[in-house]
Amino acid sequence: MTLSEEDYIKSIYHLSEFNSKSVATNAIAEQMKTKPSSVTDMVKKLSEKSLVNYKKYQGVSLSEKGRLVALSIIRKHRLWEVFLVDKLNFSWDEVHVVAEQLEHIKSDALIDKLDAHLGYPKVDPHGDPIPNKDGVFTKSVKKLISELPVGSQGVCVGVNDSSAAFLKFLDKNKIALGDTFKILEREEFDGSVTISTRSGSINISKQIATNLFLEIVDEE
Amino acid sequence: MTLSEEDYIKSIYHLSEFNSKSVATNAIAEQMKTKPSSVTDMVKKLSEKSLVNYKKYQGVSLSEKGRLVALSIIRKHRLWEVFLVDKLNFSWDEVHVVAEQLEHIKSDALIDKLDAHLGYPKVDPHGDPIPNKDGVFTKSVKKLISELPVGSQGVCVGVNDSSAAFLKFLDKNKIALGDTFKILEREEFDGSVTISTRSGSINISKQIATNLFLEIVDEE
DNA sequence: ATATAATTTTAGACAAACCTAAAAAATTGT
DNA sequence: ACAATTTTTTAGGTTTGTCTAAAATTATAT
Repeated sequence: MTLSEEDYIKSIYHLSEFNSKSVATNAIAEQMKTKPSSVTDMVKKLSEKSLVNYKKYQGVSLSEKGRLVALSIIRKHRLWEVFLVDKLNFSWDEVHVVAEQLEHIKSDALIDKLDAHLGYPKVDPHGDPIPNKDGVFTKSVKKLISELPVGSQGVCVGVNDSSAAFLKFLDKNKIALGDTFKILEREEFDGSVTISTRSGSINISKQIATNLFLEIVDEE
Repeated sequence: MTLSEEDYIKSIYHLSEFNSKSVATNAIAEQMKTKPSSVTDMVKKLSEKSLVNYKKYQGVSLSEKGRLVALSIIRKHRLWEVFLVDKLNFSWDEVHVVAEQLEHIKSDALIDKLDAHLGYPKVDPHGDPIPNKDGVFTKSVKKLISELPVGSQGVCVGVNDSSAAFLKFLDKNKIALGDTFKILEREEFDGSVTISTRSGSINISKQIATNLFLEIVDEE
C-alpha cells in the first residue's frame, strides 16, 4: 500500500464512521485537500484492489478488507500518540501532526513492541479507543462525570465550560485532558464526587462533575 | 526534501565517508539499487539545490549544505536505533530496516524529545557515533580492550574470535554487542582487565581482552 | 597511440498522483 | 416535469522518479 492509498482509506473510514452510508467524492476531496477528479482516480484504483465498494456516481464505502486496513492505520496512529504524550512529554494537542507521519511506518514487530512498551493502552490521549491487532476495539462513550456510576473509569477528553476560571481550577487540581480518572465515591446529599487522579484522589463538586467529559473504557 | 532525495544524500555520504573523494555514478546506482541513468537525473536535481558538487562525468560529492543534511538524517537514524534497542527490546541486528523508515519522519521537536528521553546517547547500538543537532560528532575509534588505557569507556561492537566457546563465555558473563563498558583496572603481571558492566564489574583475562572491540566514546 | 571496454549521460517512455476544463449524470426547485 | 444547479466523471496534461536504449565521454591495455 502506498502512503497516498493509506491516507484515502483512512479518510473514507473517518467520513463513514458515524453515518455509515457511502461517502461522496466531494467530501473526500475536501478532507484530503485535493480535487474531486483526483479522488475519482484513486477510488477506481482502490476499487480494483477490493479495498472499497464503488459504483460510478454512487459514492464509495470501505470493503471489509479496507475497513481492516483503516483500523490498522488508526491503531498505529493512536499508539504513537500515546507514546508521544506518555514517553516524550508532548502535550496532547501537539501529537496529531507527528502521528500522521508515524502511522505509515511499516513493521508489525515495531507496533507489537510499542504496544507492550506502553502497557497495552486502550485509548489514545484524546480518549479515542485503540483497535487491537484484529481491528477490534471497545466502542467508548463520552459522558459527563455527573452521569456516570461509581466505579467507572475513563480518560478526560473535554469540558463543557471552557471559562478561564474553570480551566484554572482544573490546572490547580492537576486535572488535564488526557488524564485517566476513576470515580471512587459519590455523596448523595450534594452530588459531589471523589475521583482518583495520578496524584492521589480529590473531591469535586457537582458543578465541576457536570462540566467534565470522560471517555469511558470499562464500566464496572 | 523528498524521501528519495534524502536517500540519495545519505548514500553519497556513506560512499564518501572514508575515501572522501568524489563518488561514481555507478557506485551510487549499485547502493541505491537503481540504474545509473536515474542517478544522473537525481544528481542534477541535487546539484541545482546546491546539495552536491557535480560536473558531468566527474563524479559527485556533498556540499557543506548536503553534508549537514546527511548528518541530520544519520542523527535521526541512530537515535531511533537506540530507541528500538533500549526501549522496545529489539536486538541490535534487527533495527536497521525499521530505522530506515523512521529516519525520514520530519519533526525537530520529536528528535529533541527523543534524544532527551534516551538520555542523550553518544553512540548507536552498533557503536557508531550520533551527531548532535549541528552535525558535530566525536569520531570514535574501534579498539581492542587490551589496547586501551584504564578509564576508557566504549560500546562493545565486535569480536575477533567468533568461536562458539568464546560467544558462550560472553553470554555467561552477560556481555553482549551494544553494551557499554568502562575499563576500571589492569593487572600488570597477567594483563587481565576489570571492566564495569550493567550487572556490576567483572575481571577478564588478557586473552579475552584481545578479542573484544570497543567503540570509544570518551578517553580519559 | 589508439582500439576496446567501461562508465556516464541523453533521449524518450512509463506509472503514480495530481491538476484543469469539459462532458455526463444526478439532484433540486418550482 | 423539466430546467437549472450541483456532483461526478472523463479527457488530456504535469511532475517526480524510474526505466531502456543509444550516444558521448573517459579509462584501459597492448
